[in-house]
Amino acid sequence: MKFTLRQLQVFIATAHYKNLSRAAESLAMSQSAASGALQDLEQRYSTQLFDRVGKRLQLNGLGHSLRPLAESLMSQADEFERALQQQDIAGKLNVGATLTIGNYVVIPIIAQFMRDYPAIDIRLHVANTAHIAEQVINYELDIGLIEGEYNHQDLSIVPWQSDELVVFCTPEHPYAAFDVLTDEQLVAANWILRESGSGTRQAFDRAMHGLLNELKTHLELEHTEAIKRAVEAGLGIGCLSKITLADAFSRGSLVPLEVPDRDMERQFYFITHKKKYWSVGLQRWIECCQGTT
Amino acid sequence: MKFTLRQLQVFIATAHYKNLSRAAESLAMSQSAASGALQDLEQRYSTQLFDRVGKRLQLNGLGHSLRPLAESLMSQADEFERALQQQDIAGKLNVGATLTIGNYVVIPIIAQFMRDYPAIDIRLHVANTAHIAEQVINYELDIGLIEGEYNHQDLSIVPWQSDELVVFCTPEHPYAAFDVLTDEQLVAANWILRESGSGTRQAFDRAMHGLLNELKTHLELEHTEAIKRAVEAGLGIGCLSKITLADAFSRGSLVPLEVPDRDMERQFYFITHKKKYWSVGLQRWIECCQGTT
DNA sequence: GATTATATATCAGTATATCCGATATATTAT
DNA sequence: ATAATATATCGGATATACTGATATATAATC
Repeated sequence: MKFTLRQLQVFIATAHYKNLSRAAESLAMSQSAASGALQDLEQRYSTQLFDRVGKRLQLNGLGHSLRPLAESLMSQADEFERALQQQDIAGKLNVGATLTIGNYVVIPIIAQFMRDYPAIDIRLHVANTAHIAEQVINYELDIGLIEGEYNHQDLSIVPWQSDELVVFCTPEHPYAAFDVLTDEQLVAANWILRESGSGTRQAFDRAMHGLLNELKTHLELEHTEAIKRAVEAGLGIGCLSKITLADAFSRGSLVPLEVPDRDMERQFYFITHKKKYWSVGLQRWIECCQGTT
Repeated sequence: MKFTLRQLQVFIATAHYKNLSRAAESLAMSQSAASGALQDLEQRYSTQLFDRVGKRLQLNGLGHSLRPLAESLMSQADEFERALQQQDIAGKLNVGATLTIGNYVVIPIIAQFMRDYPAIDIRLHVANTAHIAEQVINYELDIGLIEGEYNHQDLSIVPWQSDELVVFCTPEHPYAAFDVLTDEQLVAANWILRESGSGTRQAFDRAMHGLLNELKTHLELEHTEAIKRAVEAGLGIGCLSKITLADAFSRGSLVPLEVPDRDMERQFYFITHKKKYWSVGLQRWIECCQGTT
């Protein structure tokens, strides 16, 4: 074994920051030490892991292929150290979730998880699907919980739970009197929707396939709560995940509308980096998610 | 990170040999260096990994729980190093197999595997099921291919392919004239069988459930070839895996006997250590096994 | 119970590795 | 051109890892 864990840390940090000085800082060591460690690693195996273009350190092909292994190795080393310190299951867990999942689905799961594993420091990052996927690919998040489809060669995508969109309006709205809505009525309505690019909107667009160009998008908002408020104010009809509407329906401030012609099903997914080591904490999180479903 | 890969190596080797001097020797270092490394690891985390009973180093509870992690870590470190050396898929693979599997099933798979991955140094160890399981648990084998059932908390057991036992005799034997054999005829026969404890015998005993005490075991032999020779010599009838008999049947020196009342099916299994890191080589081997099936 | 063989622990000395601070050098931005 | 920002390199201090010799403890043998 001609390399050290320290060299691995420097390699990982440098790959992450693409900046040796900041990598060194993050490891609480001098820039010169980091430079030395990296060169030592390369020289020992007479190879290169980074392309030095100007003053930038950019992972080259070999470096790129080694990164997943290195990350996995370090995760396990962390876990080994924690086990040595007899802290059992602990560590940090960075979870990413989209707005809808983060605000409605994940909160009770986090509550459960924190009760079961108080030693694990869990952190929730809410962002859109693309941003979460990017962070998972770059090892900045341990796991992402997303709504839309998103494919990438480095991602492992696992279906999690199914969800349903619901069209809704106020009890006073004329549509509230109908048992079901026809396509013509959908076209005639004033829609209040999530913005393009959001998972919810993506699913809505798919469900309304064929009608899309005729629909009147009266208002686009970036938050589900704002959409509910706007619909309650009588500005039009909306379409959101049923999980975000449960409260409003039971209070009676909003009512669901049946749209039998349209498939409103969609899927939530787990995404993880394919080559990431599944720490015990991560395993427990996934179990917890699946248990609460 | 307060530990080094070298310390991990010493820890693993010592756990393996239960003898510091031999561990040191296997790592090409002095006994004093090994002793120091181990103590350093323990002192850094103010804990113990071994019980020093007399001059024996015996893994204690914590050490025992840490071993799988350490082994996995080192396997990955090896793989990382190989990747650094750009040797792609390489390394050693220690495969264990029982006599029947080792002599008949595995040979063509090894041939295929060696063609596909010439860089991997594969080694086959033939032994009985219990011995193979033991070696897998102790990290001495990467994978075991066994016939019988064998359960252990540290083992992951995956069904692989099914096999069938066949009762057989010479064409001249009076039974060869019958279409099927009844239980009475089975009891009346002179049996030539593998020894008790072998996977083949275990499966035979299960198939003959209820008749076992009445059967006449004329001869017990430890090798399938010897059993075929004995049956060919007219000493009685035998029962072996059909895969070991294909040649003899096609040559006509032996003939199969139908025993419709008895379930002669059995299963071959993979066993691996549950917490072992699946190296790329090991993954390829399993793919190869499943592909050739 | 004494003796021998076998193991582990410890110590001193040495070689090696790691790190920091300072400095040289190269690149990008202004 | 100049300033700001990064990486590479060098010397020296410090820490670490190793060997060989030795002390100590245990198991085996007579």
